Amino acid sequence: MEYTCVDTSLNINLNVNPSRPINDECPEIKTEVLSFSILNRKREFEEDFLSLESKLPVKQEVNPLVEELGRVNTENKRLTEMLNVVYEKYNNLQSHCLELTSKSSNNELARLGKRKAEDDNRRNIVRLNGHTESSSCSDEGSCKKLQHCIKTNVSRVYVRTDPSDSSLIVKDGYQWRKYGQKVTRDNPSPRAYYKCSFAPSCPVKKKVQRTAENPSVLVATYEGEHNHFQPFRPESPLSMINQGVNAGSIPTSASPITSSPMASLDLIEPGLCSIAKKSIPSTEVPALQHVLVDKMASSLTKDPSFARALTAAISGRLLEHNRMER
DNA sequence: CGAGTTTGACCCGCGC
DNA sequence: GCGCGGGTCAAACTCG
Repeated sequence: MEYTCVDTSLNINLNVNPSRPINDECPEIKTEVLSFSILNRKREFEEDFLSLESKLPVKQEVNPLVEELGRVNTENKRLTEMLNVVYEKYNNLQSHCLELTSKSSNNELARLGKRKAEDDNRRNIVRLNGHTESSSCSDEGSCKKLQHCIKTNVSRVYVRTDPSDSSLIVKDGYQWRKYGQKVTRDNPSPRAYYKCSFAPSCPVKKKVQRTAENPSVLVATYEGEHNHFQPFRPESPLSMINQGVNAGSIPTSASPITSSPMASLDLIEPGLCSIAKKSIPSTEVPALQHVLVDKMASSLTKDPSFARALTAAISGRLLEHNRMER
């Protein structure tokens, strides 16, 4: 999941022309950023500022404003640095998490290959969706499994739940119909089988099972791509991510494994199909972005320091803009 | 009464 | 060919 395109800087470039993208490098995010209600706030500030300006003598107001601007700029820098630090830490955490899930998926592949004796120990480079991933694909079974994953567009999502909650429900924004449940050999907890029931022709299926190692973690395996839009917007990433990749129909205590309220980790197993990132049914990726952006927006708008910094940036720009016009 | 869930039976692919 | 195990079907059941 690419978060790098989200500009964490608070040096907001307020365009007088709202149609101009805020972040040209990230077109899919820019519309969301606009929806942050920044534009609404900008308009409010413009109106407030202009009415204020017309009432007060300009000279009287300039000095304190300049001082305030300086102070706010300093704070702006400080906040930007803080954000950078937080963002860096988040990236480290995310890569660490991906490393761990990758290890566990390798173990699983090893288990899958158990049945078939190894003819040789050649190592292959598996190229998946443009990613080159060195994997010990020493047995054909594992390789076939991987290839199958690619063909059928399989992805996995891990969701933390209350261990006492016996339901196998993962909220992901889609509507599912359960059509079977089975206890499998390698796991004492039952596996539930779901079909997407939102569109009759939708081929997507999912399997949900608790992990043998940690019963509080649900593994949702998705197969296929939705041929319709996402019917419900999840309350948080992963319900899909939970609280819209992948629930649909019923409320649950299940919640995605996330490390912070603002940042949802990509818990799609990267090893099984490095594909992970790319094989999530494509309709779900934008959904994820929506959710992330909404979360970020609500967190930011509730943050008084962000509001202050935003005020400062906007008033600074407006001052500059008005000066230029004169 | 309709939609969704449960659960035993059945199907099918794979390994031996 | 046989047995095992995962996946699917469909009738019975539950719930709103």
